[in-house]
Amino acid sequence: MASAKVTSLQVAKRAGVSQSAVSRVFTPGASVSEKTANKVRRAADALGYRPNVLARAVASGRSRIIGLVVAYLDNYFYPEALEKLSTALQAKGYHVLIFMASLTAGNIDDVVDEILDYQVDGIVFASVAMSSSIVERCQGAGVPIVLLNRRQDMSGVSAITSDNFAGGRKVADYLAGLGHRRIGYIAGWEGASTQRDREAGFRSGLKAHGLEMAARGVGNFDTQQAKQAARDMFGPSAQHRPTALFVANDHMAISAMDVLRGELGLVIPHDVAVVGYDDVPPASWGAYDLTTVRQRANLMVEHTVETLLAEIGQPETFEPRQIAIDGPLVVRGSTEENINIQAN
Amino acid sequence: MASAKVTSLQVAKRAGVSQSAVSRVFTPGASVSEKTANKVRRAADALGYRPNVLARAVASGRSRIIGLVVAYLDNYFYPEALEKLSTALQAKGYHVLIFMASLTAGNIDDVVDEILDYQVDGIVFASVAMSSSIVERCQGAGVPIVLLNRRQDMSGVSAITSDNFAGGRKVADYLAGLGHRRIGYIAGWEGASTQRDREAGFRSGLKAHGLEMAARGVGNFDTQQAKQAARDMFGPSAQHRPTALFVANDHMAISAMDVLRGELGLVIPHDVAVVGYDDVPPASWGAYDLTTVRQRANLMVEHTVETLLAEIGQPETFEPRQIAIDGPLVVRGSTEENINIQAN
DNA sequence: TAAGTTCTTGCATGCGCTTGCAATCTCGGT
DNA sequence: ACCGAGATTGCAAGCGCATGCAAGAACTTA
Repeated sequence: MASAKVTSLQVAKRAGVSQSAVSRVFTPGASVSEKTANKVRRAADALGYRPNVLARAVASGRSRIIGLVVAYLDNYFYPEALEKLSTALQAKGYHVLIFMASLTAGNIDDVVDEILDYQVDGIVFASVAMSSSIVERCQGAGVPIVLLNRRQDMSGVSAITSDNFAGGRKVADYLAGLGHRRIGYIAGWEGASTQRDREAGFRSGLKAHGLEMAARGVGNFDTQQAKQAARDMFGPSAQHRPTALFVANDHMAISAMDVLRGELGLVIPHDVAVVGYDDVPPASWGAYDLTTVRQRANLMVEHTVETLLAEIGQPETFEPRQIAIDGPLVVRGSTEENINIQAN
Repeated sequence: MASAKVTSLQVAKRAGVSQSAVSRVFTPGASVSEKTANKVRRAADALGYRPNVLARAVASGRSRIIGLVVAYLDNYFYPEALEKLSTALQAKGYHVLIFMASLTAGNIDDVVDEILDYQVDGIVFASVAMSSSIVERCQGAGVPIVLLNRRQDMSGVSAITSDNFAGGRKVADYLAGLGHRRIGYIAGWEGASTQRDREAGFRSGLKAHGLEMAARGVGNFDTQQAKQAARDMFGPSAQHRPTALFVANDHMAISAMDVLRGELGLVIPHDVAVVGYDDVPPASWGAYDLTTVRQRANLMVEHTVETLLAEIGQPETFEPRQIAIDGPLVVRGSTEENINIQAN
């Protein structure tokens, strides 16, 4: 069996070849004969040798590490995305170094510096407010970046999102189609493109049906604020309550439902229909059974990985991509009765 | 501003000192005079120099990377733990390299090899089935490991868990105290120490009240199986339904509640009281309002970090720690009416 | 079989940084 | 003004691996 720290030199000695031969055996695409490759592999197995990824990285300039910056994990879309991202990259021989941007009270810029210190081959920003200085810094260092679930009107930056505009529109179409005329909206944080696009699509859809937003609250993607917005919109002092409510993401929608039912005694969907966005797992749980627009995490992650690796592979010819992935409206019991008959 | 790849040598030249001086300036605790430190820092700032962590790692043998192996992220306890872990380590100058063990159809052993390739300074295994070969490998490589939320009867391995035995006991005490005599249990996966300890504590608590488990189902920490277990235990063909149900974790408890209310028309807590374990965020959501035993993720993570860093710092004198952190029973509406009056 | 190709292989150097060692400095005490 | 201890600094040798280059081996082709 192996013990600590076997180097390529030791393997080389045992196999009776040069150290570079060993290196080549472990470098895909390098020129080695079957014969020496076998000798080397045998020796390597016997000694329990494995190449030191870090040494390889400093020598070659490629670390096979991808930095992931994520602001928070409490929207369950992100753990899911993280899991898929990590798995997908693992399959390609890359690994994910995590950086939380949340509690770094300071700016994200510091986090980016830390990432760059690790000589990462690329960075995925999941739902992070970018600044042009960040982009510059990364481009200066020659490190490709991809935004996940965030769009940025910025030159040369790839961004993978769901098609939030189309999604918002679908919600409007759907609710209007059900006959609702007074439809309210609880917005997310204005700084997020997801919020802006969803609302824009929603408004556009309403307009197409000759409607306008009947009420608007702001939740900033925060459950407490979403609850307050729901109280304001549907509480005793509210006039002309909407008959339907679209909330900018599922987590806020769920909070709103708790208020509507638990505090205000409204019956969903009889008194008010509720639609969310994301299709996080709890949306399908029996007690919420929330109609929502699905974000196809799988697809989004696949495109993210593919885009990033494409740029890593061909930095010169790479053209930044802005991909918006369409997701279906998933109709459940929060908007129509007797929809979800089978146990799920 | 800076451009690509500034090395310590360039900084040295500009500052008029040797390269090693530059290195020392960026090495805490090294011997440098204020004067040269200033010169160097000035030059470094001017050039936008930052030490290359990877080169530093191969030269020094310490990477400041911690590997995290996690089996799945769909129990929301883990994203929370991950977030806190990453933040805590970031504060100590370490960073987290993630490895998903789930879809690696093969054994975890392969994942461990991959981790060790990165010369990590330590590994956290979150809820992963360990094998002695893994432990040997890591110890052979001199890499400290800590188990998070998993206990292993194994020599020399530190493990941080919540006090699952005490937690299970609390549930029994509490339900018995409410007057329940017929109490059912839906178990998690037997391979997990969390499941075994919770059940053992629960049984011990029941016994102390002269009770026995009235029914037992197996959910294996899977929501579908938990639902089926609930159907079997409370469905039409069940006899002598329990009046209270303890479920090995919150996610299964929530699924069970969906079955009890949605499919079987039972009223919680009137017809049956339900208790979970973990206190994941959804447990406190209005529609579930689940009584549960809190896992103090903060504390668990703090101890994990401290233990790991202690072993990294003092490998020789380090004594493995097995820490079980007590968590409170959080009483909510799934076991008592009118408990949760205030809006939360 | 000799010349011409294409493969293999070892050598040597370098990636950017750390660190033991010895030379040099700094300063207090006298 | 002089000596010695401790602080500072540069030198040089790595850390483990990748890779350009030129020499040698193996294989074609006529």
